[in-house]
Amino acid sequence: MADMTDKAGVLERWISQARKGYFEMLLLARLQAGRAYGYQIVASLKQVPGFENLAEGTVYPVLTRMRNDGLVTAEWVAEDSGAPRKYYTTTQFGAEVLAEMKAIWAAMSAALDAQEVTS
Amino acid sequence: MADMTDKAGVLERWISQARKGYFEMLLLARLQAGRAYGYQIVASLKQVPGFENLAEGTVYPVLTRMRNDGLVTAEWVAEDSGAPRKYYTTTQFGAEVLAEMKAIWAAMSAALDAQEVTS
DNA sequence: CAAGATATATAGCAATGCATAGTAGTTGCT
DNA sequence: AGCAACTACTATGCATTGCTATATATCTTG
Repeated sequence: MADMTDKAGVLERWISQARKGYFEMLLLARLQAGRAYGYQIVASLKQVPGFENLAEGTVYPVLTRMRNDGLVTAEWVAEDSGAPRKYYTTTQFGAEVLAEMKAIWAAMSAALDAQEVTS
Repeated sequence: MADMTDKAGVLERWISQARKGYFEMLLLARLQAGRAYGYQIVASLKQVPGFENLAEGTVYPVLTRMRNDGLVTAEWVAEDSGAPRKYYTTTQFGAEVLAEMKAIWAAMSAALDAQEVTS
């Protein structure tokens, strides 16, 4: 429960909300930069500020949903050494959706700045 | 139910998620630009792209929560004409929190762009 | 006075996502 | 053989949001 001046508490709750939506876009952007497998994605995105504690249980359901939506495809790849890995790749459709997401995100940022001036 | 290539459907669901968190920040930014009352805020934010259908039932609960968190204060003001209005103003604490929200938002945007390069 | 615009507020609902935690299998090292 | 690290995935529960609908009251206008 957030105290009246518990900045960390207020921000923490806000971040957990702000992450929604953003995370899917971030994940899509990560795959757009090059195919990757689940475990690698988790390790990679853990380095993004605010995602230090990213769990696999968060990533896999999103990957499944994105595959159902046709944003990405998955493909098993047998490696020279180690267990086979499931690589995810963005589809053409996924690339288009990502572009629109980014445009909307940019519009949101612009609307935010616009408030400052509009007295 | 989103079809495999139903771009509008996919984006719509994404936007409804991306709005979370963003809306609170937008509202705080609006009040930071100058005090306002609920009905006015609704009319004002309806002009922001993506919020054309913003409802009062969405705004008032958020204002109440923000007041409970100490981000804003509310004050009844008797008008020369018309019913009295309840004006909301950001507190010092609210201004600090808004600044941090914006910083986090900017960091998120930066992390998004960073993905493109990191192959 | 009646109708409509203005203004604030709450209750209930549907949808969603995230985190925790656990399952299961493989590979490599000692 | 045994253990740690790697890899993929699922289930459940919690918390939250935003919308719809509703209630209430005042003011303005015809």
